[in-house]
Amino acid sequence: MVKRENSKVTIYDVAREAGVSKTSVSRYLGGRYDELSDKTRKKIELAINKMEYRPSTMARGLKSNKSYLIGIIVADINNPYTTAILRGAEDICSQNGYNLMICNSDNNPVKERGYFEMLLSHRIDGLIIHTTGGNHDMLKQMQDQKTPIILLDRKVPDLEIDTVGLDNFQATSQAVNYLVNQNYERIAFFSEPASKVSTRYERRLSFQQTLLSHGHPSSKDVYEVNVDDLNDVDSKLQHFLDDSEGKARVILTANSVVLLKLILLLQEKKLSVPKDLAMIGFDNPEWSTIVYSGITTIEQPTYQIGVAAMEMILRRIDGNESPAQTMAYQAKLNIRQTTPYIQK
Amino acid sequence: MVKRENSKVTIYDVAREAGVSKTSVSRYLGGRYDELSDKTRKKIELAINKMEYRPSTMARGLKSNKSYLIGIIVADINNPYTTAILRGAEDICSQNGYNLMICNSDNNPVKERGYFEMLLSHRIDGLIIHTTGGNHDMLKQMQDQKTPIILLDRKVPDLEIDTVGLDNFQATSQAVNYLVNQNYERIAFFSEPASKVSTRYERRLSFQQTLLSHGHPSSKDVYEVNVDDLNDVDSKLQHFLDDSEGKARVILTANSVVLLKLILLLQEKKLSVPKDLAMIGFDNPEWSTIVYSGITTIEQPTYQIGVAAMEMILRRIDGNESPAQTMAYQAKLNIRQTTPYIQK
DNA sequence: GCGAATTTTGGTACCGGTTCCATTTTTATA
DNA sequence: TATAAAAATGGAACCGGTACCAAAATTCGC
Repeated sequence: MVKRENSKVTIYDVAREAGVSKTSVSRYLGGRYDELSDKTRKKIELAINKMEYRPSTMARGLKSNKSYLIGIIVADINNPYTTAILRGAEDICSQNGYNLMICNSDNNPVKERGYFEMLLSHRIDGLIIHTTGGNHDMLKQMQDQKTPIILLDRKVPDLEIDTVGLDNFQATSQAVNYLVNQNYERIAFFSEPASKVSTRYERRLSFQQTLLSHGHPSSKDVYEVNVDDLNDVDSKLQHFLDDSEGKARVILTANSVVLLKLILLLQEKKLSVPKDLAMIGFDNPEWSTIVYSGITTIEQPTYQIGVAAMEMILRRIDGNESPAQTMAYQAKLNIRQTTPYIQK
Repeated sequence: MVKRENSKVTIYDVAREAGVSKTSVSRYLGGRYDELSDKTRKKIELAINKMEYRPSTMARGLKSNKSYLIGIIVADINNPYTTAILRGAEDICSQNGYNLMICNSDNNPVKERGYFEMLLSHRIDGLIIHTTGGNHDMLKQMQDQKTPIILLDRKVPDLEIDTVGLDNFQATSQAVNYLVNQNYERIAFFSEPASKVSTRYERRLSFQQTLLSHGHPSSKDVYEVNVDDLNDVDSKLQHFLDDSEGKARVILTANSVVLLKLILLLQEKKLSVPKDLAMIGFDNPEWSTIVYSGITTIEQPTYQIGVAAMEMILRRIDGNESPAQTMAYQAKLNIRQTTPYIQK
């Protein structure tokens, strides 16, 4: 471990160069120009530019008890949903002088816990989290420390926390109503296991309720699949295919990851969409426009959700103490080629 | 701006609770147990657990001049290439007690510059950058401050910096050789504007050189398109289509973004792939397996590249001062359905 | 031109850790 | 048991900023 020479300029160096005290430099940095004579201000400005000085966020944060860091833990950075959210969040974040620490839990509560610890150590000013649902105690701990938290997409029980996400009931029932009107006789819902993920649970529940309200027979056609095990997905898919043989049928997927796996399997089985089976999916990945000449999707305003989450946490950091609120965005149904109208 | 009560536990609180000095607690935190009696160690351990104490990375870094932060500036977080790299980098990063600050420049030098400033302020211990090529001076400045830098994928001229990426010459010539052997008469290369991006330039150059070495007539079939302007892409595509009418032809795209746009246009034009036109593309997005029953791709070991970049920067942070080196990974050609053999 | 009010400036403590060094306590040796 | 060596411990300075308060310099009114 070689000792690395430290060539970084400090506030003291600048003060010396400008021939003033470091208090004055600090005033300059804080933009408190009314406490500075023009002459002093110019001298400092010159010194800073000459020395390419940049104040250390660490040192600054120590005294002021702020890190200017906002943490975001996402469940799956490979998911286009996630990256769209990140863009929205980041734009607002840097516009306001904060910086984003992005963490990817991979839907793994153990990894998530590690990031919690880490972000706590960094004394982040706020946390946005797309939670696995497995670290309830950590959320509580962070809340006890008065660090604002925003839940993204997935709710947690028992804690009063702001939530930003999709209106899953509206989104799902809109889609199901559409499918019923298109005269599908069998409508299946394929999702990853709901376990502790509220979104999946809400979508499934709404799926069943909407079908029941129509007196439709499919409210039992619900499948939970493990997307990391293609055999599992295959057997569930085959079950539905056998069970609905000869009927006008459609699969609704709870996210684009499930959609992708199902399409992969359908192609292996040489089944054609929408002839043998219709498809519709939550999320609107870029490829949904080019597969099967366009897949019908339920699109979330992802960028806007990221923006809203960040705006909300900034308000909290700024001292807003109103009761926890929930923002539910409306989905947009993109009707494309994979859900044609069925003649009775 | 409401004053937020600070309920965070400090080293002093722990020391008081344990009835020892904060020096001893610091020894405990640093794992220097041989300087501590068993009794003291136990008392501290107890106090830390009881109070849920977490040392502040900021405070720690101030004295030790380390932030335990590694910055990574990526050009496009929506690109699957990017997220795969991020996963590799992150895994190694957190295994080594460092944390990653992910920044998305959106291929915009102005945004990139802002992130440079920010990361410099945070006193990051190292930087991995997929650069737009527009902030040469900032790279220089960071280098002057002895902050290790690794270039990802894209090189910059005149600076001695470690580089990790694909062997673009091997990758491109492998693909071109394959296409020539498949008997394509016209082979077009579609890329975003090379400008300051070395990767694009190298792929184009290698494309032309390989064709010339075969005496193939297509070395002029090079198109630069602006992917944010679909009309531009359309006109270039149409030009190639008209120009190669009736010939066995194929398009090689320099990345998956270009590939996606072209497919979109081909579907609008009702052209079928590979019958009317064959396709092959750099990168291997998840959807490449399901479009046209599988698109032939040139796959990079993305995860491995992310791992290698992070490992290299950790070595640099650790004091390795050997001359700047370049790591070029081999690509893998995934032969699928969109590049059939052409009978002469 | 002088005292008071105002503006400008700098000294110093502090934030939460680490590190150096001196002091105290324990252990080993004679 | 006394003494030296080793182990354990704590006090204080320091890292690079900010903030409070007192001192110095300037401006103002008469």
